[in-house]
Amino acid sequence: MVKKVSLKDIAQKIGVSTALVSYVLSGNEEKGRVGKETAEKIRQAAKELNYQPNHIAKSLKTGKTNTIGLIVADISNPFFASIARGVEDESGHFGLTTIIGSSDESTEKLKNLVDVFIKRQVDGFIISPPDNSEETIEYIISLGIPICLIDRHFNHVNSSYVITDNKESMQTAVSHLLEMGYKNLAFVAYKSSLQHMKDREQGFLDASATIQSKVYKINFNKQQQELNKVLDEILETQKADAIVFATNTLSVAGLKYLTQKGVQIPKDLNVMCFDFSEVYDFFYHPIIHVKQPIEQLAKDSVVALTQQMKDHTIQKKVLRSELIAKTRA
Amino acid sequence: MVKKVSLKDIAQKIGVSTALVSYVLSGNEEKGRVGKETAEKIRQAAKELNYQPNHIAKSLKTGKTNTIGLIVADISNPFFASIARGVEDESGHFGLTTIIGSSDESTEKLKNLVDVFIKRQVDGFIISPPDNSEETIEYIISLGIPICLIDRHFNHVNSSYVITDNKESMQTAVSHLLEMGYKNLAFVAYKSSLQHMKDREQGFLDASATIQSKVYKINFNKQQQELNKVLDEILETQKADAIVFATNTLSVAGLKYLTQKGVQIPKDLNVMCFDFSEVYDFFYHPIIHVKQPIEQLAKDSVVALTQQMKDHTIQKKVLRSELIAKTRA
DNA sequence: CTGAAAGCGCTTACAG
DNA sequence: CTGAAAGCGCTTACAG
Repeated sequence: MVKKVSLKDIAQKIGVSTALVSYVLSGNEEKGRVGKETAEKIRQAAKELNYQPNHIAKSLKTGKTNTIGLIVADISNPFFASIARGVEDESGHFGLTTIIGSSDESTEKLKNLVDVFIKRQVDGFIISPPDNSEETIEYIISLGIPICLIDRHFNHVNSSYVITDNKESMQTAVSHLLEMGYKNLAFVAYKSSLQHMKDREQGFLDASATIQSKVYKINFNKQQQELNKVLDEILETQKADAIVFATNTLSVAGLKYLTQKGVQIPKDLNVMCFDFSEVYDFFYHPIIHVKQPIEQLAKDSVVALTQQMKDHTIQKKVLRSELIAKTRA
Repeated sequence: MVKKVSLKDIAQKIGVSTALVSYVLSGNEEKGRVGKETAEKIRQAAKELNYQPNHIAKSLKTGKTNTIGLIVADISNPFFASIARGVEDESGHFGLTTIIGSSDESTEKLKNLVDVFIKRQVDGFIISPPDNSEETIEYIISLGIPICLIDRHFNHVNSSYVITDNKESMQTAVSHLLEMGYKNLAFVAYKSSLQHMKDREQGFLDASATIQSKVYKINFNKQQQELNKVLDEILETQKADAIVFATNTLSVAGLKYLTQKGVQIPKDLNVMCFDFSEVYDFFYHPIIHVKQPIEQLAKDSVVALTQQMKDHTIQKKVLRSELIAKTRA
């Protein structure tokens, strides 16, 4: 390993103190009131020696790492991958580096990741929390570490968050189905204490009050089997004329199972999905879906977090989703 | 911000030196030959005060950050998102944290990310390099920083890498098309100096030598327009009976355009794609494709890198891909 | 078995 | 305008 050049090396080379070098190179020249030519010599030497400041040392001294921890359910899921990309880009603008972890919707894993990230002294967290993780979120808050929840939140936890208008967008979407003439709806969601899930359910219930409808909730852990069972029931017992899926994972998995069973959409039954997926583009019929502004969610959560890092403001932001229900071009 | 508890705090609390505390808490108890009950008292106090070691301080002292930098083209692309997930999981087993960056296939962005990561003192890099980035890769090597390329490499750069058998798998895939009876093939790839791209092309050429065929290469930067133009040409001028796509991005974008144009697969024309995509599951006909072992690529690159971090061994590993050409169940 | 001390590479009051 | 020095929170040879 090539020896790294330090402040001291360049200080020695031109015979000044490390303090001067630090002032000049960190852009606090005025503060140190350094002479113009000295400053120039320092910059010159830094360039010659290819000086790269040691971030670690700086962090230890200042207590800031300029690093944020992002924890999502699964970084390989396109929805969260997009969020990660948005957070990465936006945080770069603030000179922040992002470290990412996947909780797999497990409170246990979340807790471990949080501990690891805290040991690494992250300046703040952006988290899409799994079910039943209030305690861990509150633990972070109790430590005084800035945090912004994204996509999901808990009503009774006082933290910053950036989410979409889950209840309203679901109402709009379901109302659209009613306008189209559907009269017997099934709603497929997860069992969850997370507010976004409750809100989507409430939106469904509100909009479908005047017609026949049924709500199915499955366990995330056994979703494949339970989803299939629920869909069979919807097809055979309830005989619904349209299914509303509450999340992107359920949407894609549900579509796949229906296709496998030979169900024709929308002839036999229509569907309403949540979140965009690239697979819709390849489906034989346009898929009605609620499109959340992922980029904006990511961007705004970084903005909210950096704001909180500065002045401890708690921001709660709700973005609007869009209903995509047009015929394919 | 709640005051963090340090080694010193717990040393003071029970009246021993920080050295002892350090030995006990970092598991080097034997090395410090610490007394059993002292050790117990220390552990007790650490728990009571909820002591979280400061990783930054440790890093400064030891020169190791236990952090690796992963740079891919685009973390929101499912292919790279899967790699990221694999790297994240595997590096966790080694106590390493991963920071991720997206180069967008730009050498300039790669260079910036590398500089940022070096300032953060990453212990090593895993990089899927963009075209013409040899210099940056060699710069990292010249600094003595361990690096493992993934998915792509340069033949004349002596670094560790983990890739798949690009030439062989392409040969196998194209041979399969010949066996199926196709006689006029088009190959769609990027203009690139990257070895994996050359290898895939060579594989195509070798296997299609006995029949009619044509190679099309497009610029990554203007891929949407150029791809469409090339596909039009293939349909109208070459009148190929099958198209071979060289990458996952080209495969999905190509399929989309063909579908849009009303081309029926495989009736009008068949396709052979590279890499799996979830969209295939929703296509009206099974898609023949080469499936790379993404999980294994990710895993092996972390193993190669950690090995190199220990003993400076350079490992070059080639994994086998699988041809998926079965009828849908 | 235990403690005092140096040092990792920075920043930043403080003193001249 | 410039330098000496303390200190961030650890680790680790060294001395007892």
